[in-house]
Amino acid sequence: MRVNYNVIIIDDHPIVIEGLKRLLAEIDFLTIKATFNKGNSLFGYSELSKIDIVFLDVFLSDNNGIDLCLKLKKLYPKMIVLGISSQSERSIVMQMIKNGANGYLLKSASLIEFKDCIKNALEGKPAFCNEVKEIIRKISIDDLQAIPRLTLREKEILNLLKEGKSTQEISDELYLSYLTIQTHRRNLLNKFQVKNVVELLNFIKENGLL
Amino acid sequence: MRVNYNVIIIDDHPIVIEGLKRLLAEIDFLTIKATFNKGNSLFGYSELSKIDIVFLDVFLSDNNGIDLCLKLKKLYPKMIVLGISSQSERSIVMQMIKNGANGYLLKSASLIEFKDCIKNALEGKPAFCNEVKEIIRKISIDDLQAIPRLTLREKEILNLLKEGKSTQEISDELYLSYLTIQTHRRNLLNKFQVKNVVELLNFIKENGLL
DNA sequence: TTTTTACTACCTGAAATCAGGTAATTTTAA
DNA sequence: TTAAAATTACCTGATTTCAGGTAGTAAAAA
Repeated sequence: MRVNYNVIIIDDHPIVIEGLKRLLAEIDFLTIKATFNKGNSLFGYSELSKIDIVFLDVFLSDNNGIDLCLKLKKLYPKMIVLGISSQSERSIVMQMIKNGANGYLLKSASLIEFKDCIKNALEGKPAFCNEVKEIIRKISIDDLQAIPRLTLREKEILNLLKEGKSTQEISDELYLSYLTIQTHRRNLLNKFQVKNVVELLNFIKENGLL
Repeated sequence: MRVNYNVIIIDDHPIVIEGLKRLLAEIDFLTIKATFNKGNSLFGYSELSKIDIVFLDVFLSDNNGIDLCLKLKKLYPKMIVLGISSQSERSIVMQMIKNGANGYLLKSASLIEFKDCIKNALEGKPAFCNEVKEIIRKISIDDLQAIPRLTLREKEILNLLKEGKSTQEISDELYLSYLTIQTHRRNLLNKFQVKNVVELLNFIKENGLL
């Protein structure tokens, strides 16, 4: 086993970061190099290449943990990424696994589970808390199939649709043609195979996209 | 100021309890007497009468923090109860205040906000993090123009609209005329002065109706 | 008992969304 | 340097929603 592991934590709840710090302080060959409240601030971090383990909250205000996981794994395939969230949406867990996450922990997991998972992760084993293990067991192969990904513009438009904005309002706000927004709306509905905006927003929410 | 304050924490996320412990450890006249993962386990706790401050998660698996707050305040009116949650549902904040909570903190609040709130609470002042303060401000504005209430049928239809159902689907499901559902939809939009279903659902959600 | 409200239902017309197609330009990835 | 993906934009037409009105019946409140 290595002498020392460098850790970073990304979570938009400062109090959760504190909790993890306290927990990780008990393990003496771990060093917390940095913590982040926002996903995007990660890419301004120069020491990223030296990091061995990432605790990554899946629901972030600015960026979603699922995309972030994929990016990190592409940049540094050996990096251990552990997903964290308070809810246990099936598809989110599966997407994280698909994107290369080494483990997934729920905030409702006991401290013992947390410690076990961290131990497993360090040994290169998959690290899932009990409730997540149960979720994985129930999943069929189909679930790994294609949840479409959102483009930047689509995310932008979705955020406005979420507020109840109309096509006209969105086109005014983004300085784009009314017809362009229509196209984006249609693409979104097509992409997710839904018939209207409410269904679209429900799907987005359930799958933690955006 | 008193020499020592006894604290308990109730939260179903062990990692959050750890975080609070770490935070409170910095304040030397606070003693954490106990922590609980479930709301109900509180009533088997014999030292409850000696507790000065309670950190109370509002979303608990077995019992909701809103009712718990009321019970605690009835038993021990001088007890300082601080609500904690990760989401900021307007109506929940309002209900907590109504039930006597001395403050409300979001898990997304910064550590500085946490510390300030704890300090305020100890001095007997109200203790709200910034985001919650904003919510409270909006509530007092909205309270001026009374929030319309929903009829049974409207609630039924809203639940279907929430699922993304169309007028046709709703009329099929409720065995009512297409035109009747149209009328209900129109009444709902009129009632809440919104322009489309997404805005309607947002309003309903923000105000904890339904 | 009268009045109000809730619920049902229809008509009309305007506005917005949804659905299909095409297509040029820019950006990104292989 | 291609190829693919993303972004922008237009056209047409069907469908749905939104907005105004009216109106009968049943239930609840004054």
